[in-house]
Amino acid sequence: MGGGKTRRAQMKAQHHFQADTKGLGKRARTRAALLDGAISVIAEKGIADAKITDITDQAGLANGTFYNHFADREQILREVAYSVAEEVGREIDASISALKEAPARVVTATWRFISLALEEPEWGSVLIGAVEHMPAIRKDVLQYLRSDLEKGIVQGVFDINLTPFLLDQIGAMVVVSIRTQMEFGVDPGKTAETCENILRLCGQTPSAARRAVAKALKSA
Amino acid sequence: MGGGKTRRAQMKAQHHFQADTKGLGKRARTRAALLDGAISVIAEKGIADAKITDITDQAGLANGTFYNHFADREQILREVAYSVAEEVGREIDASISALKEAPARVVTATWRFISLALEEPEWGSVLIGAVEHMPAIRKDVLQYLRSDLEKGIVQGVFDINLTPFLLDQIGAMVVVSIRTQMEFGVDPGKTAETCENILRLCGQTPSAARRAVAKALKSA
DNA sequence: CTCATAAATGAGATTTATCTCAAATTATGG
DNA sequence: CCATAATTTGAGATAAATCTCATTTATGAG
Repeated sequence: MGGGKTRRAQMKAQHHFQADTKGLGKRARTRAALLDGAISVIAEKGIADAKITDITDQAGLANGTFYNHFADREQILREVAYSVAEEVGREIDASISALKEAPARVVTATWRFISLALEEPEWGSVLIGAVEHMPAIRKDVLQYLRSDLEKGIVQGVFDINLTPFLLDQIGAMVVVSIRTQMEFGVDPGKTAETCENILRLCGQTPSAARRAVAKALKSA
Repeated sequence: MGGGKTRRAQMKAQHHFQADTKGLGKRARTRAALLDGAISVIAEKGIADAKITDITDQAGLANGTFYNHFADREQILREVAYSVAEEVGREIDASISALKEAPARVVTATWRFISLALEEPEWGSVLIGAVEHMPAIRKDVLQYLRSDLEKGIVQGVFDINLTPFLLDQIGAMVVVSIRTQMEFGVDPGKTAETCENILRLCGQTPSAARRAVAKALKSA
């Protein structure tokens, strides 16, 4: 677990935006510092309690500087959330692109999503906050699931009524899983149980679900 | 829609506390008015946005009066939440006390819970707010489920690992169901789907889950 | 009816944010 | 190295909201 991959990920989380501004002008660098500050404040206090002064303090800037770069509190929170969601989406896509069977794709994607959120608490808080407070982002984040569930229907392994409602119910289970592990400690057993539960929701038997999760983990 | 049952329920919701203060003194009546005001403000704006001035306005009292009865904002929100949770618990107990089979009990209890929350939006908002912001109350509300899930294990119809984690995941699905229906309109199909999904989580096949829900509804 | 007690009142002290803006600072191109 | 533009700064205006408290009003026992 403690390989180079993890360390690289952590560094990215701590300077997610600043890392991409090596050659750019001052404006871009200050902006990136604010975005990074926002991530780390959200990680510490949650989206609802992230104050603008907290963000500028964290970035080592004056309060007024914030308003040179963002119209208001909402805007920076949205930008942070979208950016993290996109990054996570890319990482998940990469880790399932080779998989053909729907259950394996769903399990691997879910596992990766939960792991990313937990390995980098800064991302976890942002994702949870975004999914709870920003319906538009929730829809985006759940989009990755939709196509795989459809695949499962076509492959004849999922017996579901594929609606936004079902996606929301699955999303809520994933959020509970992340939040619980953030509060009480990381527990891969809970991540596995979450994956099994999703497959159960999709109509698979307990034993089929268990087998699918075990198999997906072995090939990862 | 305008049947006797609905109207009676609405009246109770609008004067949940004041109804029990016919003979009591002024102090008790003012207190009850504040609690009722709190319920209706929560219904309108959510627990997080329920301001003390909103509550006293709603109750037709002065701002300062609030502090003759409650130490702070937290206290009144807790009392309202506990009271509504207890009332709902009693109603659910009554509606499943005659049922012996675990799936029927789980489905009926869940159905009743969602229906109560939707028929009386004031209760729904309080319950959702409480379950989200008050872990202690969430535990209480989910307690009704625990014993029925245990029953299902004993009866050999549920294949689960009965932990607080599983209860939270089920609870999250119920919350999504209530919230979705509060936002987009009541839809019994969604309530039924929620019940089926809970049974699927418990290890039942899609068809068994569907049959159990249909059967529980017929006998209700 | 009278008086002592209980309760209600609402103005304002306090706190905590967001957001504005004139002045100071820093960067840039000629 | 200067002039100008871009950026940063932080004090304070503005805007809620909570909570306090001296005062007013209502209640009810004798």
